[in-house]
Amino acid sequence: MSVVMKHSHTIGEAAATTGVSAKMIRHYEKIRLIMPAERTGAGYRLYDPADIHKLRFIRRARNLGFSIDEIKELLGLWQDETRASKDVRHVADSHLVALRNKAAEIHSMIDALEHLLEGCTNDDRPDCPILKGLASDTTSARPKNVGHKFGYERIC
Amino acid sequence: MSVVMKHSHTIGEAAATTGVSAKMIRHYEKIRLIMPAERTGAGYRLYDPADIHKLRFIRRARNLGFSIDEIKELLGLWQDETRASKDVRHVADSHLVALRNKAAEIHSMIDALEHLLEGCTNDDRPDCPILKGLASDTTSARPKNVGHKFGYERIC
DNA sequence: AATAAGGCTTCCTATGATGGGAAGGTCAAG
DNA sequence: CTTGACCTTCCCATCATAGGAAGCCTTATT
Repeated sequence: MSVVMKHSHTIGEAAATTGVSAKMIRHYEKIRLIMPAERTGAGYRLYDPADIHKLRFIRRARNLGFSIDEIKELLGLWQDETRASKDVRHVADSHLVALRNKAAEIHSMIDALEHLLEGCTNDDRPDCPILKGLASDTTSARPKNVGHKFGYERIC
Repeated sequence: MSVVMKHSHTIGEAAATTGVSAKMIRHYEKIRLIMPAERTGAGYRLYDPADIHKLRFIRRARNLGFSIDEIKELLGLWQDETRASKDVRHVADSHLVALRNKAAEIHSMIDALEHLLEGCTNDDRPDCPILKGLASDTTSARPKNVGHKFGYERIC
């Protein structure tokens, strides 16, 4: 292994540096998320730095829960040579909205966890502020915690 | 503490207010991601505000690409009655790290898209200069990660 | 009382994303 | 030339999600 020949990587190297498994890279090619890779004479796939970048982008997007179709569209922003700027802007804008929503949800989860760590970890608190903060319901009623196996009724 | 519930919802209402389909709610119960819901005398499932909150949390987490197992652990932070604070903190901390990484990746993608909108869209020119400009990465030094570790992750 | 709407269960199917493994070809180093 | 690491294709398994059908029961409205 070690240093790569000039500008192209084997599928294994690409997998190692992008975090996308070789299996998935082939899969992405088959479902046409990415274009068929170049091949060596023997049929080995070759990936240049642009491919590597795209794979990293894909991995990040998958990691954030974007579907393949969404990623296809995101990649299309860069790849589609026939798309006019206005279209690009429109599509990108809607994806930016989606991304910002995800960011908001993440921060909401982070807040919830931090809140848990601040306010709920000291043993004798039967009452969880997160419930009140995040659920928009009008009640703080709690279910009876009798019966069931693991006391799952308590959220906090 | 005020007990006595009866701000309970049917599965359909729970689905409507949480964005998790009734089908999935039953599924989550079956795979024990959530504990069996209370039932009316007739067998209808009932969901109180704490349940609703959990379902929203689940939907958010799924939406962000967390696996069921991860969500199980996250929910466990609130559900575990025996929580020894140290364990809770440890687990929560590691999840906070994961969440902050996701947040960073999201902001990286947002940056990439905004960069695309700034730099690539002001005419009908169909090719993207930056896509070409990246003909050298992976090994060569990228512009210092101004900001944070994901700052360089641009396709375009 | 009748009806519509919705809930209950079980079962069957499908699709998408991922990964495991088999059977075999390629390549470089010993 | 052999070996071991890597590649190829192809098939199969799993998990999360979704849809649907059948058959029965409950609740709300008319």
